[in-house]
Amino acid sequence: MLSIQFIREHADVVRQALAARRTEAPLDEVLRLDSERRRLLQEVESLRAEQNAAGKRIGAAKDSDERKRMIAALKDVSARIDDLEPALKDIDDQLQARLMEIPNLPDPATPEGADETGNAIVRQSGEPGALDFPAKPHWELGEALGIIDFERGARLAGSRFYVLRGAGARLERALITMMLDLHTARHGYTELYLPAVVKEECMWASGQLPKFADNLYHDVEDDFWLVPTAEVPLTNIHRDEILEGVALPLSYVAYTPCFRREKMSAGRDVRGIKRGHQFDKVELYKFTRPEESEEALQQMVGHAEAVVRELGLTHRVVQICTGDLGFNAAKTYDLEVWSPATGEWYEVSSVSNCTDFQARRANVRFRRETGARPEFVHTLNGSGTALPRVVAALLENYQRPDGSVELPPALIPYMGGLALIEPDV
RNA sequence: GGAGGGAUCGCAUAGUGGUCUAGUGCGGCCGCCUGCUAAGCGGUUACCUCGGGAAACCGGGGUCAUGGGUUCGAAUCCCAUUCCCUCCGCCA
Repeated sequence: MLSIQFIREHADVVRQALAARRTEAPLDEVLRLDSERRRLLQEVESLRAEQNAAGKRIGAAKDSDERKRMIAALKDVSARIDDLEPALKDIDDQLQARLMEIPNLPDPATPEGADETGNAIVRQSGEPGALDFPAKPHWELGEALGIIDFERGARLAGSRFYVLRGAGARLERALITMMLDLHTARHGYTELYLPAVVKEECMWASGQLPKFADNLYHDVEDDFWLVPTAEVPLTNIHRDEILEGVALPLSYVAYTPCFRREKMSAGRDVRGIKRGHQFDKVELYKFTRPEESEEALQQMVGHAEAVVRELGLTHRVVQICTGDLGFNAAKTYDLEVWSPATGEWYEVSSVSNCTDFQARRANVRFRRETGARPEFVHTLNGSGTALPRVVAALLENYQRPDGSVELPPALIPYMGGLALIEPDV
């Protein structure tokens, strides 16, 4: 969420930034509610000051007649407070609700654009090309090899679910372990094991609610919300804390399953494992000082790239434009890998600097030094990486004419020495 | 699932309706003293918000897990919720 003080003092800047996002935000209503709130607040607070001062005199008074007279006189003040308070609370609730609907402001370096066609290719490694023979898509390869079973996935949980079997299941596990090892050993992240369900307030703090309620699975009975990404629990892990400046930056990596209803994407990417209701992801997350977040963002993109480089996949980094930016982000880079079978770039990671937007919602602050005023940290998140599209890209890029699939050297130790996936007879 | 106990200023505790502007100890910070120590002495010690001010700061309001209620007035009384602990039951 944005600071109300900032909106109040820089309404034009905010208006312009939100226009760049192609977002309708209730800015005028926020400004109106804010001034109304402050007017009411001052009235209520001066009444309370009166009440407090008189209450103190009553406490000190001994004579009971005098006392009774003072109490009677104060009832009028109390009544007026009782009258105004509900109105103040109502205005305040409305203001908070509107503020929670306003997205983050784009970083000035974010390119201007209306939609994904405005995104900018930052760099590319390898050339997107075809194989020497007709390439099969991963869903055909996976089924033929007996490592991806869509039919039984649907039997268990419906469409957009699948079962991994044998080397396929092992590949999933190998990738998770390889990524966690890479980020902990080489990039300095601390590994966390997290709950895959969270309370509603976590969804608000990380910016999933109220905008993306449609995309979330929610258990009504216990009010559990299934995480659509580990970003949610990670954002909340230091909620309401004041961190020590010397402890920053904090770098976390966590593997979790992710659950998404994909209501908005009905009919899109229905074949294969590109878009499922449940998928695995290794998530990178940082809490930094404000002045360090840009550098951290660049590093994190590099950390995600290291994964696909290890796997030998042709990839590119794309900077997201203002119109395509996510709700929480000020600046985002996507990492995409090439699929020779479908002629598409698969998005396997999205790395964002959320500046103080989530920190304000989750109330995560830090002190530069003892005695200093707390300031909001900056938060950054990035996939490092999402699994299914990496699996798809591996199968499609390393397939051989006979339908078997080679494994890149970096994965072989994690596959128990297996270097080639062949049909399981 | 059942029974009970608890949540107070970094930590530990005191506080059962008005002098609580929440006390004390420890820790932290600042200073002083001492040519002996992890010694002694004094001071200080949170956060949010509104208003004023260029600022240092000043004034108001709020926060004793959270949200309601009773009352002129709530850390204190009542209700609900959350979390923690103990015991019983069940169980990977």
